[in-house]
Amino acid sequence: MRFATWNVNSIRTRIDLVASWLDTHRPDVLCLQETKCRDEDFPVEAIHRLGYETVLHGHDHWNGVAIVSRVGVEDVRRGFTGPQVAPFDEARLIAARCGGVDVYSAYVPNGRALDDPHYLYKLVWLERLRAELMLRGGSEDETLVTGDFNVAPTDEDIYDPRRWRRRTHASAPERSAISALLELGFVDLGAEDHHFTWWNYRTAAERNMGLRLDLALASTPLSATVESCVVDVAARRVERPSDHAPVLITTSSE
DNA sequence: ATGGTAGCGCTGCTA
Repeated sequence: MRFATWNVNSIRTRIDLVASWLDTHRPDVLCLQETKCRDEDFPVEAIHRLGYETVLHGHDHWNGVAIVSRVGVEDVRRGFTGPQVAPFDEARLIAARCGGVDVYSAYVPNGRALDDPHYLYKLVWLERLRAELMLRGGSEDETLVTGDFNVAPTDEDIYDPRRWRRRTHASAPERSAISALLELGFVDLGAEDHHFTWWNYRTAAERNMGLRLDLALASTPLSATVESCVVDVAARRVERPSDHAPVLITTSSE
């Protein structure tokens, strides 16, 4: 099977790009983040025409996540289990069973700055994700947790670590939160290659000033079947690209 | 230390 994750930075702006990318690569499942639209405004037709189903979790024009699948979508969960209390009711998490694999599409809060309340929100959000995965017992199942984690797990995941020392995405507590997810029994599939997945629009992306923020965490049983995990940088060599590149995961299972 | 771009929806917020 093939899975993908992509922060598209507005699905309405990027729908033609996403549809042609789906048509070219034909993954079984594509997880989307930052769709930035209400569910009724999501351009599902172009995706359905290609033989995919969509399950959406959007709210206004912020955040927004989705799962696109051609191997079925069952047991759909939107947000965290339990009461939807602000700000944890933001549209940042959707999960579903696709072709026998439990798939999560996550958009972790940015954090903004180390002294911003949003940074604490980010840490607590990651802890809630850990609780969600732990209570679900997903690590013993075939589970894939993908998305934009807004954390560069190591200094090797940053073009210039010194520059990011006092910023979010690279702080020790954020990295600990990612480690805590892995300790549940997940493997960070991009951890060996450290290929970047995000480039700031405001700086020279052509000089590869990027970060690895989009992760694919595979449960131990699923990770045993993984053949490759690659970043498709070609998807950014278009007019008006997303600031993120899609990540493609291939497993040996049918 | 700062500024640079993009998207949304309407003027500033978020990233």
